[in-house]
Amino acid sequence: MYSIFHQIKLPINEKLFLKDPSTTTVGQKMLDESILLINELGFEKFTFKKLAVTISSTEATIYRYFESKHKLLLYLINWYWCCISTRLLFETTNIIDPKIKLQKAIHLLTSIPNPKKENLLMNEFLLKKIVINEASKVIQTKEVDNENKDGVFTLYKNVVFTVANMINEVSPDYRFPNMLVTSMIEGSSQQHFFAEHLPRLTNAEVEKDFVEVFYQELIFKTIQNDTI
Amino acid sequence: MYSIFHQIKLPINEKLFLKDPSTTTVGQKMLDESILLINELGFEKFTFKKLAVTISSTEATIYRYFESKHKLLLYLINWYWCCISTRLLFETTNIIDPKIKLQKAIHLLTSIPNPKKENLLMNEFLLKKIVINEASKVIQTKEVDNENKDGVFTLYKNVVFTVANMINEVSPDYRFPNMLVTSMIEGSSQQHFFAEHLPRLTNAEVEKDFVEVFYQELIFKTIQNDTI
DNA sequence: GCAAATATAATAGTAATACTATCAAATTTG
DNA sequence: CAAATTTGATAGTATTACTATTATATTTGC
Repeated sequence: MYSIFHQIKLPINEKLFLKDPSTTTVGQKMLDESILLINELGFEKFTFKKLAVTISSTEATIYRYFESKHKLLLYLINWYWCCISTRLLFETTNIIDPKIKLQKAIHLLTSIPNPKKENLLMNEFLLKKIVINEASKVIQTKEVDNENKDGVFTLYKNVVFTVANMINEVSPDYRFPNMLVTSMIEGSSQQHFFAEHLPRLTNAEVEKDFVEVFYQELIFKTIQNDTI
Repeated sequence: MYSIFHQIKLPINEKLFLKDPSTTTVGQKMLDESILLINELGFEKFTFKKLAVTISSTEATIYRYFESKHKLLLYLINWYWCCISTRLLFETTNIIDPKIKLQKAIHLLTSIPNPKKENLLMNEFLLKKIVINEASKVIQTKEVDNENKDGVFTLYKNVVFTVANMINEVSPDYRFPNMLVTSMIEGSSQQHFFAEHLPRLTNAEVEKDFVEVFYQELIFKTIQNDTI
């Protein structure tokens, strides 16, 4: 096995690959090195040719695993949502207070993990960066409807529904739980991006974990029942 | 003049074009037809070659106006923010009540204009669709820092600051006005996209103008001063 | 431990794209 | 009306995204 990270069988949609990369050494190398390369070059300048060189393999071999670089990126994003699903389950079980449960979910989804604390989180950290910087490029396409039919967004949707249910437990009357969750998930990515590149568009100076603080406050204020 | 839409000199950043397209007939054709073509094909499949054919011109001519299709899209997005700036000013002047002012701004930024009502809004409608579907692709790139230095995002930033000030007028103590505005602007695009392609991620069944209703409620609840 | 099946590397090649260059014809401007 | 500029027509380049072929490894079944 190439690394401990690949020991768990990933429930990633089979339409995203031609041959399951998680089952072979070259495949795992492709995944690990593509994460690094996409972070380094950005998705536009990332090519299978360059990936082939860094893993000392060939374009032809990569094409036997992935139909296109578009599908590879979708695979990586699904891999990220796999990690998040698992951690969401793990970190909220046995917590009785629905408010604390929701708080933990918001923390998981809006903050950036610290890769230095635990080495196991390195890939998750790199995947989160990819989600922040590149995800919209493969979702906002003319292919989205077909890919949705193939079930490519199921993992993401399940995370949304899980957190929406948590909101429902706290405030059963709130009308837009799904919209609130997606706007938090997508918005926090955006805010992290802005904080790095267009800081005047954020209010970053206020606090360190400002994105999380912003959303913790926003969500609890929004769902509170304000009938006096 | 090609159309009434081009009679106003646009304050669009000069680094976005090699030759100002709004000053010539071919240039205006490029703008008008590129809006249609990008909506039809999506930005990935849109090419200068195809645009050249539809305006009965050549690639070379288009390249004399725009360095790349990336810059053309940035130009169009700036054009959109020009329209919004103007309307934001126009529709909120002489309104004294800061809450109503903010409501109007939220309406302008979160709802989709109806192109059937007024023909003048057709281009703005098409531009909004481009902003919804394509904007993130040209902003979330490795070029963002250089383009920001060139002032390419100034128009957008000014809209954000204007609305952030309105929030400040309603609630001077709210700590994250800029983040709230950007999360509304980017979030409403996302919600409109989801409503069309991944409807289960939204709560679209509830109301027609659900995106606007969602944000009107969210923003006023979030900025309210809840010291009892 | 060996034959059969499969995966990979090496190489070549294609169509499309994102540009650049050249120059004559058309158009605008002074 | 002459000079300057803009455009159209054409050609060409480097890169990319992907396909095809075949010899050589490597794995797997027995």
